[in-house]
Amino acid sequence: MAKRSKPTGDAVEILHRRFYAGRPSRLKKLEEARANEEIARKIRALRTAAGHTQSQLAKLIGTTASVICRLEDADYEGHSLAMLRRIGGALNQRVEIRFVPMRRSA
Amino acid sequence: MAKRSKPTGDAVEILHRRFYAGRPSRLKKLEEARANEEIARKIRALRTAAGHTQSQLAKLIGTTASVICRLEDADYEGHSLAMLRRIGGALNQRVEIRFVPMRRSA
DNA sequence: TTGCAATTTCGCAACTTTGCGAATAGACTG
DNA sequence: CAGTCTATTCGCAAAGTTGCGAAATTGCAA
Repeated sequence: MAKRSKPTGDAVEILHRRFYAGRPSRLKKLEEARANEEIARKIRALRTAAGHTQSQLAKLIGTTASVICRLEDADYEGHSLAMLRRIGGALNQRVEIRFVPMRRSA
Repeated sequence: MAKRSKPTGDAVEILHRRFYAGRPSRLKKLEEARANEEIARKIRALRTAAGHTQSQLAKLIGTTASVICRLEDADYEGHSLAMLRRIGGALNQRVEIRFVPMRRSA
């Protein structure tokens, strides 16, 4: 999402401090939500870059458009490796998984 | 597994040619098997690097040792993003997902 | 060998993701 | 406006993953 000018940016920062700072469980949920949103975006980007509609991609991996739509929904929380691989396979992409260390403090 | 000396290496190559060359579905399964094996190894590496037993890690993520054992089994095919994230979370690692293009031909 | 902790295997219940059709909504064109 | 293509939402059944305890096995040290 785009960076905003100063006033709004500050408000966001203030809200962040108020609701998340020092609250690991909230932070964890936030991160998860971001990760899911990112996966949704990646799927859609891959599909549109390949020039397919949801129905076309669905057919390629042997399912229906509503399933693809669900996967591209930013609020969907049920992403699975199996599905990512099926999509990757149809679009000639390998799914790479990495564990990357997080800095501990904050 | 360890590299072997020439004769066996050639045999492996011959077998590869005989059973996989030009057979996409077999190749796909092979790749999947390798990917699963790799995830299993990564989980185990992460756990041992952190100095935990299977039971200890299990407790950290709220499950049992037999579940961890299953995940570290190279033949296990059911890896999920959800579980990888739980493990990563307990061991201070973020799970990164990337689609990386495959070369099409051979 | 014995003892003990760690790992592995098995079976099944509980939960989660997928399959899929039908209905709805949005965008664009003629 | 009607017609068409695309995307989205809903509900439920099918398939897949996780939970978990008990029993069997492995590995190591006394």
